[in-house]
Amino acid sequence: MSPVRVRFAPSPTGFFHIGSARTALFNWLYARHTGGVFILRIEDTDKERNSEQFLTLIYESLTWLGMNWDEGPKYGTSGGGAYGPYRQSERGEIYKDYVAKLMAAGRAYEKDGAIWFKLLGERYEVFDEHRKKTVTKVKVPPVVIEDQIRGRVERVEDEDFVIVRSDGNPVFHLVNVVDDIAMNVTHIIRGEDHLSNTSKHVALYDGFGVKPPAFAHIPLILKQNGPGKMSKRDQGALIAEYQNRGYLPEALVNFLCLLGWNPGDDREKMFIEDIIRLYDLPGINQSNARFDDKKLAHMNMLYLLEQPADTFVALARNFLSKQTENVAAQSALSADAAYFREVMMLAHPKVKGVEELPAYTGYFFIDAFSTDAKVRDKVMGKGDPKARLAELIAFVATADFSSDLAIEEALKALATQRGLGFGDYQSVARLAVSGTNVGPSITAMFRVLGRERVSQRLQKLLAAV
RNA sequence: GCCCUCAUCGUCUAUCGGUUAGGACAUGGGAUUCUCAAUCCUAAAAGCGGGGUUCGAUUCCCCGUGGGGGCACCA
Repeated sequence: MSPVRVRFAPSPTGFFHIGSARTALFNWLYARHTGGVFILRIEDTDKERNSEQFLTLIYESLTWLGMNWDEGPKYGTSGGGAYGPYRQSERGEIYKDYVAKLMAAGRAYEKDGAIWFKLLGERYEVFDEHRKKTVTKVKVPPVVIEDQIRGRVERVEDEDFVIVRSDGNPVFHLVNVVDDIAMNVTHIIRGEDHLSNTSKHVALYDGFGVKPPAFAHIPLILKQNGPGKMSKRDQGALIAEYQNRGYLPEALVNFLCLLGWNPGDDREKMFIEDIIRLYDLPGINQSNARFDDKKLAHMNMLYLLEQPADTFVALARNFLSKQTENVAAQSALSADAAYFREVMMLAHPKVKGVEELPAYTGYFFIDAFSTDAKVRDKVMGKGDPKARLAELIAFVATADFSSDLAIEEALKALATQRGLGFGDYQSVARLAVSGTNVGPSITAMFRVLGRERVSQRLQKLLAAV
């Protein structure tokens, strides 16, 4: 049994998206599971639509997600290999050689300036109603595809097809097959959208006299809203977007694994080592999966929650540093490091993602924070907020701010003394210092903000009513 | 239109002929709590329809329906 060699073969014609990432992942997992080789091949034969920017994005995204490639273009520690070059734009001579082989074998011919692949069999003409033209068909037996996921699939490929365009550029089907042969690819794991193309590919393998590799067509990811498969234009489709939003790559990878694969039991959040160990082609589903951003967000929260404090602080700082338009975020970055850390520690167990941080912690870093009008009306319209504020101001002036517990006990004592509940002070104090009704515990907020700031904010609110 | 493919809660899925059809996200309720989350408990929620095969079908087969994909000198 020769070692497994799989490849991910994207085209740099657009932003790297969820669907591509999952295809890459399923290949990468299979290589890692079998101890095989993961190849990155760049299919950049479409000169019109390619761009270096999108190419770089492929490298960056794969690297960010932790999918290192053993062979392919050099990038960081990934790449290299003896089957290069790994960009199709640099493999022109190889394609010429293979086309020459086909010509020599009588399996290709020239027509209208293009080169066509020749199917073997009796020829006849028929009018194609759909395409509104007469086409030449060939009587051939069905092509049989033994798919690792779908089982046996038969398809009739009964028309010659172009393999080199009249402008001299080889088409996808040709280069794809040639490269897979030349690179010794053993398993082709790709989206189900290629299943219909596979009969062409098998015909080409036959033309080259090469036994086709194993095929595994994975289900597609459907867009969350509306019909059809997910494309790079859809909401939430771009990998770079999750990176910018501060998602954890491990969470995204874990989520992506579960879209079309599962370990066979109820486990969902799993270490990548366990996924690699349990992952296999027969475990992949046959039906398409709909993307669910809520579930992704939940997965991200699970991962975020277990990050060590230092890591969370670093993640927070990294995310905030990219929010150049956000005043609170910028102010947070220039704040005292110890203070910054304390604030982030309060936020860590409460947020689903670091992207919530600017809104969740803004008032810790700027005094001109906005106040939620609805919350203000509700809080200020209940009981006697003016009296509570005055009492809080007096309380803050002398209270022991050394610990959350000290503040809590003192505040509770004050409430008891006035015959009121903790909540009567909590809501109005929260409004004064944060402008909202959500956030960390009021005692922790007091302690971290400090006596001065708390006092100022309480007085400001009192003056405003 | 032709070809291929798929089909379990709203969504992701478990079940490899016999289960009270399980879990997760989302949703409702409750507990906890200084708010909000988190957490725990709980509720509601599914085998597309019709034929077979079988003692017995969600599971196997066929038809239909519905979804998805493909039918280029794009990849």
